[in-house]
Amino acid sequence: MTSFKHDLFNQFARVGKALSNGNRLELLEFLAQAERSVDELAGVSGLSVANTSQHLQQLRQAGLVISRKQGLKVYYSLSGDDVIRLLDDLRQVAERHIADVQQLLSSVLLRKDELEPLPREVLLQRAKDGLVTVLDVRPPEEYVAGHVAGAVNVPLEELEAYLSGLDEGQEIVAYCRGPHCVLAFDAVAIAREKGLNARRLEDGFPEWKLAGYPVE
Amino acid sequence: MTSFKHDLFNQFARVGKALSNGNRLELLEFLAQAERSVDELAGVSGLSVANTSQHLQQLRQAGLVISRKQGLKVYYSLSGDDVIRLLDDLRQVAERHIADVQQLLSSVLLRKDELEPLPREVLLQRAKDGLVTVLDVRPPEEYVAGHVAGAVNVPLEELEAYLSGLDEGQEIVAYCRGPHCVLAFDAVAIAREKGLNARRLEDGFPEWKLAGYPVE
DNA sequence: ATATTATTCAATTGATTTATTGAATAGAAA
DNA sequence: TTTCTATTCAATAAATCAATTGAATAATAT
Repeated sequence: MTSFKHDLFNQFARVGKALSNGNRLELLEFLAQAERSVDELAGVSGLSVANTSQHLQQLRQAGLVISRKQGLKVYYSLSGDDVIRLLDDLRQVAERHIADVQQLLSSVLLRKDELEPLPREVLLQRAKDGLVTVLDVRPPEEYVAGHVAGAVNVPLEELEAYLSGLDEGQEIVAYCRGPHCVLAFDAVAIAREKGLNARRLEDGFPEWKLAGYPVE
Repeated sequence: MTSFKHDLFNQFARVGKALSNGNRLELLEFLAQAERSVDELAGVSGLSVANTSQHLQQLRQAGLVISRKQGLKVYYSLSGDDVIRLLDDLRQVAERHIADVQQLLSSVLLRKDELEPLPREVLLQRAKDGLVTVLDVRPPEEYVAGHVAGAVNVPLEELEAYLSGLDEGQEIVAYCRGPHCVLAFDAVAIAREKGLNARRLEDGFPEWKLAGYPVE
């Protein structure tokens, strides 16, 4: 009938199509942390450069990422914060309504961290009062591109050494790329083995930033 | 490397895949208005029953819809309000970052309604003061399943007759299924031709309900 | 029981997607 | 210029998807 409606839904479907592949979603998660070049993205995702480039172009055509050329390299980044929100809602829907996802999460993550994660607002308050050490356990490049205000960058390799220098009573909150990023789970596990009071932030840096909370 | 991350992203991609087809997005928009049976959905979407059924099953596997059987019929509905939010974000991203979408919208819709649409909060206030007549121009089945509190159901066919009974000074606000639903645009155009003070609500019933505003 | 109705299943066709490979481009350095 | 590097383009094979058709199922009515 009305071809306008038809055309419009097909346009919206382009965005859905861009989100229909796990590798592309992983690329988007990396881009939610920081702007990156094609070969960096190929490196962290484990895809070939040509393949990465093609996926990025699909993401660009769907309006999810933008690119700029600087010297030899082409740098990609998310086209806006609305993309972070979209990805977050996608995760939430999958998490709440797909049984396989619930099973996957509970078998891998909940086992590691039986404690409730810490809500953002609570962390904000406690950080204000100086009661808590906030650990960013992502790679340094991502930390440099932006992090929770006051957080210390301690990748997992350096965590044991770092923890040795802390008081026993010190409260620790760890975060990384997103709500299901395993690095933060692992960090909490390591800290608890040392007898420290450690918890995990409910989600990662992109969500923190999206909520308008203080960043550096 | 970590197959957990890989598996998880592939699960999330199932949701994206479900959103990667225009017909499925249209079905979701209908379901955001009201629960419907397979043949109703086939009727409004123009797809064959078998095809509709298959698309619905893909949506169900992706966790976007649920179904219940009553007598002969199987009724489908959205699996939660988070799906409305997801669809809204998808629309927003497409609208903001894809040039083709902007062109499509401005060539078809903005031409029809040069006035700014009315924000939800403003309508809520004016409706409280009894200053405005709110028109729901969707089909009666959708109106019956839920509508903005105080709205009158006037499908386009009955609009002219309805408007004749109104005072000239009466302010009118029309809405339908969503921010790009043409019914509301058409209703505003017809009312203005009659010399009435008519505007369009910024989006449709699902978004109104999602925002927690009063419904009936 | 038999017939009717709504929905789903199964099989088919043509179109689209993914990952791989090797070649082509475009900018920077030698 | 020539050489090198980062990225993109083009061509391919295997896998997946969309729509159609006709048959199968399950709940109701006759």
